Amino acid sequence: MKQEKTEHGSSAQPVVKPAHISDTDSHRLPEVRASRGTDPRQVRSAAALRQALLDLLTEKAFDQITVREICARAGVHNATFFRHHADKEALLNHVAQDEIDRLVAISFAHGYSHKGFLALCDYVAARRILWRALLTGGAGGAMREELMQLSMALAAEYSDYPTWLPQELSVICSTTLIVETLSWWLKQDEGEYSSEAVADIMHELVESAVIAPRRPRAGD
Amino acid sequence: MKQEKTEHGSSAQPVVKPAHISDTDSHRLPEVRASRGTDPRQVRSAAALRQALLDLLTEKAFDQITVREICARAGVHNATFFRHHADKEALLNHVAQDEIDRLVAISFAHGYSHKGFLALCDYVAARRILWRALLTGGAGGAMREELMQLSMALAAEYSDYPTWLPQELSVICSTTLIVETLSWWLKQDEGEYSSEAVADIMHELVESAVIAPRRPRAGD
Amino acid sequence: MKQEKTEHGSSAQPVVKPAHISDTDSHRLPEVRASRGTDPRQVRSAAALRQALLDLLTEKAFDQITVREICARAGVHNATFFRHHADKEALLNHVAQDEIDRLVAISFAHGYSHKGFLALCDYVAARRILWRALLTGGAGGAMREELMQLSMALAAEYSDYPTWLPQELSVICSTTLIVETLSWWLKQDEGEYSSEAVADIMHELVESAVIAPRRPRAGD
Amino acid sequence: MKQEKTEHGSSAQPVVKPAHISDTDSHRLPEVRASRGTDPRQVRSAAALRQALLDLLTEKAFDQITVREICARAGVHNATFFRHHADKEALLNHVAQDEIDRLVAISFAHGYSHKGFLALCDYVAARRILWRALLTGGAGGAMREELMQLSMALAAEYSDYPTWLPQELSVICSTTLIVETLSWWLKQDEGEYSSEAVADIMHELVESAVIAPRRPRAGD
DNA sequence: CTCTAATCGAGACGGTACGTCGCGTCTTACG
DNA sequence: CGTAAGACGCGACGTACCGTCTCGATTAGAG
Repeated sequence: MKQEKTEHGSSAQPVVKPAHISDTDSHRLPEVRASRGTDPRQVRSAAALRQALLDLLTEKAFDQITVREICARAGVHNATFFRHHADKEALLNHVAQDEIDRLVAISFAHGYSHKGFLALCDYVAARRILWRALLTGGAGGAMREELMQLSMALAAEYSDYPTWLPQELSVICSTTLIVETLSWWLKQDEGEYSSEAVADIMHELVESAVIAPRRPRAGD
Repeated sequence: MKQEKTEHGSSAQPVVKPAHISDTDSHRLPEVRASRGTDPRQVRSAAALRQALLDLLTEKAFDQITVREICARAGVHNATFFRHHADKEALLNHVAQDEIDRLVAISFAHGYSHKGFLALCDYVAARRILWRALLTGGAGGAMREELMQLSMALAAEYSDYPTWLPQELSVICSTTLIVETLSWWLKQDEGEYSSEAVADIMHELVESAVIAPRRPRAGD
Repeated sequence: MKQEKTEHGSSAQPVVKPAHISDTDSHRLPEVRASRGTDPRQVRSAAALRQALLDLLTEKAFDQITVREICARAGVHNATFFRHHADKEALLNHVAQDEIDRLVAISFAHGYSHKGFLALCDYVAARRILWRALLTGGAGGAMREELMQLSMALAAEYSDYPTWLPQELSVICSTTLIVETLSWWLKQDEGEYSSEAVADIMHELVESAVIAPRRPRAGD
Repeated sequence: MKQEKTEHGSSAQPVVKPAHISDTDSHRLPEVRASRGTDPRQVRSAAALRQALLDLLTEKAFDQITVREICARAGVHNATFFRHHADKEALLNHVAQDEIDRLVAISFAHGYSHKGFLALCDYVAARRILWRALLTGGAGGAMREELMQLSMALAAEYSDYPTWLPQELSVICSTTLIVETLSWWLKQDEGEYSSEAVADIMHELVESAVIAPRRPRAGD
């Protein structure tokens, strides 16, 4: 079973991959596989690959992109790619993981507060191009999956915030709202909406949708 | 450029495909492609393929599924698949399109009212297995894309409902909330939540998040 | 093993084909398979097919020709073809067999005499178009094979004519020379060479090459 | 128009093919296609394929042979075949071309002399198995075509030898006689006829059939 | 002049081979 | 060691033709 290794399937383990590699083999992923090497060539290759992927993501869907295409763009040989990453997906993860981690960290550092959302928006705004590639480019689906999983994990520890929704659904909804809002924002022209405005929107959305106590209603 | 033809890329034209029919050998899709034929064989093949896909979707991600796998499962020859559908994606569309259309129709038939959501939930509940396959199975990403696109299109005509959000974002958020809630629901054990309960949730979510006028708040 | 059923392989049984057909089946080759039917429809179809093949043979090689192509040209349905002939090859045989038989008959009716060659050339000239299609068109290889086989068979009975060559080789050479000369002739503009001239050539060729007693030579 | 690409059709361009090389994945023929690579793997694959074809040619007709069959026999992957050769035909050409070239060279090095024919026969005898496969195996038709074409080309330069036949026909006849004699010879048990004997036969055949001045005859 | 049976048109289908494409591995040689 | 270069195994793809198989709709030609 080879094929496409999609990103949103149930099989979407975030990163690692089983490794199934006899380390008797010399030219193989050198430890943590993720650019721990300090060899300048390694660094250059890794950077080139990352950038190439981001470039391409602005042009086409993630899975329309070929490993060899990335390599060509990066000016790097095919085989070299696989010395750095097990997969197209792995590269995407490497590109995205840190960003996501930091993003999530920032978001949760302040709880579901306006300050938190503002920090988040500022952070994303500062890396607008990268995030635009990641979210609105071809990797959108994968990124959402990824963010969702992390959010679920984090939320498991945070599980005591108030919500009128079933716990799990509340996480889904808030994450989804945040991500969609971000995606929407990044599709707008820059400057159209300020970080503050978007943070406001996010805050309001999450607050009113997920957290706010159910308003009594007469029906509709 | 062949490759994966993923489902969530920018290239995800909903359905049609040019059809480029040429010769006489039945070797190309028979006009409208969608079961216009009354030939019993054709009907049987088409049904078998549809069902096979749904079966497989409960087991693995959409793009881990092979055309040949579908055929094997359907007891239909490889070539026959392509006489019916141009693609794996095309088959998915055929399977999903009617459902989606009806779903959207129902949803919009009542506007964003509780009655509408209830109809929607009832409809999905009645076809729980199918929809579970579509939404929580491997085709989830594609389905969301599809639904989003249709919603956007429909919303363009409906553009006068009240929302405190930018128009476009409001559509995104409401669609997203509905779809995510549905997905979540279908992952629960059957009977865990009633259609009414879920309709309530949806209604409340959309109402409070998207439509409700911004409540004055003291801040946080 | 399906594929191409070439004509010059060891598997090139002249005509018949094993039949392997349960005659419980109604729509199947109606007896001798060869147009014994007097039904005008049948006759029309058969004629159309024959002609279509000949047409096409003037344009392309025999095995570049598709059954469905023949049918299209003949204005006859695909299935109908197979009601008449088991194969593309079978059709070719039907088209060619009578001709070949008659040709060989004529040729051998007079032995290797000038009169025999003249009769042969006259006969071919009278059916120039047909024979051009058969020999210089795409079926050339097959026809040569066919002729060779028949010649060998006939020669087995005739085995007492004088030749300085090994018996078998003499048949090969004479047949080959005749056929090649015919082919060459049919490629020339009509009227360029008369039947008599070509008969002369043939006679001379066969006579001097195959039959004539070895001349004493001084060497070369 | 795909299909069979037979070997004796009018479309039998000797070798080249446009080459339409484009991308970097070695997925297209490496320039001159003919074993220019020194990579041991490439060499091994190429050799294996050649040999596999020759093996199979002793067993069945050329166009009954499948590319995948050749690959299986050669222990080489399907795709690899096409990295080396565009076609089954291309492989055959590669196998045959050198041989033919050398053969023709030898033959013409001495003109139509006895010495020339002897050299030719010796050469073929030394490679009896290969030539048997090529001439009497399934590729016979193609080989004859090929040889005929080359002979015609060469003869165009040599056009001043004496013959009582029309120039073109003389080339056809002599080539045909030589090839048929060779084929016949290779079908005999080895040692049945010596190279000298066969060279004699050839010489005599060509001499008396094509070159010798027309003997005055009384008629028959 | 029907009525019955053969023939045909239409076209879906199973089947086999094709030639292409992208992935990930591996070998060789270089710096 | 890390790379470039690129052949290779692998396996899915989508196409092309083949010959078979319903189905009707005609259309003979025999009663």
